[in-house]
Amino acid sequence: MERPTGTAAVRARRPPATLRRALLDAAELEFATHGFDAASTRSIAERAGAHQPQINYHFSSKEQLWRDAVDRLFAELDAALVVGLTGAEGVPVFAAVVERFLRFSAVRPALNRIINLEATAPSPRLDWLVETHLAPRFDQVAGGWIALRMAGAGAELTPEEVWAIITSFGALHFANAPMLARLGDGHAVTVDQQVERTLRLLGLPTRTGEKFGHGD
Amino acid sequence: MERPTGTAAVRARRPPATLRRALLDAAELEFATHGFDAASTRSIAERAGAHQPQINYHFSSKEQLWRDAVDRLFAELDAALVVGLTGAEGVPVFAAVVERFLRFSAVRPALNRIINLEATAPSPRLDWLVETHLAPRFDQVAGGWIALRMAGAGAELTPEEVWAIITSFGALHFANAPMLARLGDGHAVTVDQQVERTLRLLGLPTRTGEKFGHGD
DNA sequence: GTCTATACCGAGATAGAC
DNA sequence: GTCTATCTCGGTATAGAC
Repeated sequence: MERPTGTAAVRARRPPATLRRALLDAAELEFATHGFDAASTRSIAERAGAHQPQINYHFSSKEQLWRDAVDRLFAELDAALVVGLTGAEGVPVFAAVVERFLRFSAVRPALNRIINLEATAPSPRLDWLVETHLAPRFDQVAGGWIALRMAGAGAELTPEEVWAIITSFGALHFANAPMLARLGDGHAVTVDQQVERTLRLLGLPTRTGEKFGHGD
Repeated sequence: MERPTGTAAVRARRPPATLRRALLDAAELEFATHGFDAASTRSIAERAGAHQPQINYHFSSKEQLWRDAVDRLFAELDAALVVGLTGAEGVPVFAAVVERFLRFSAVRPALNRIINLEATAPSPRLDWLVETHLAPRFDQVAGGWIALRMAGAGAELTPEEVWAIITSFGALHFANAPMLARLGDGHAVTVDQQVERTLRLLGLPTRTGEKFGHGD
């Protein structure tokens, strides 16, 4: 059989769940580089090897596609953060979570790009983003930091300052890579360096008694 | 004369230079909240009390309008930075420049918003922005910081880290105000607090022997 | 310089054959 | 489920009267 015959064989080229994933991949990239309004469903579909109306078939609307892409990003972030940390607490865990977040941000810059592209203008999307994803995570970080401070660790920073250092200073470095690359070679640092910088600003130990290391 | 008569009088309602300024004001706001592509010249003209084709008359294109708005923002930033600092040098001057930049960013959040909305995607606009405005200013900051460090002042930070702290940590706070407001009241800090935070991260004295204070 | 009218294009969503 | 064709809307830019 040189090639399968009939329409069923053609359809079988791509299992049903795969197009949905390919569309989410493409949407993540387009939304992260151009923002919601400037991204076009035509480009997204084309990038996924599909036609534009298929987006409205697999997702109800452009807005829904955006939300599904964001949901998937945060789900994968959570998966990356939680591995092997169940039950553990204290300074090394906090530092490990920060490090993992930065490593995830380096590999998937779309996360922080999408957040930042929505951050300047009030919109239903921003409301949803903060309520659904950002606020709960800030509460977790704040709680962890307060506990850590009560144990005498960390620099003299408020939870809001810690949040700003992790997200704006730490992770935004990867989101803004296109701009920083044009600013000069000095801005191109490794992920390890960026982790070290961020933990240093937080007053947390870097690589001392690292129990929750990464895979490199 | 209760009111002037004739079309000349109607035209005189608005001196020629004023519409240009109104269009730049509106453009600054729209570009800063929605980004270049998502902003519409119709909304900009409407906000300025004009009609859409007048933009193409006073500026050659949407792109030129954007560049003129950005140029004006940086010109006004420079004016705000330079007052009373001619010839002076050293730590207090560096700290004063940082403080003035943050105060300007609080009053004109459009500056950092526009920069950040362009930072994620390669584009001719990003190239122009970095070459024309960002790179020269980074060089100035880097030079000032190196001199400051050689004099034994400041925290142990590279020029790139200093740039990131000032722009991403310090100024982005005001650019991302819509998001932070939704994240909780704790993120709403005064400009003075934000100045203090940023200078503290840089290891610079805050308000000690302040020779180049602001008007408050 | 400013207006109305419009050309031209690309957007998201939908209809209906297959 | 996927395709083509198309609807409707909004975008920037331009033409030409005043």
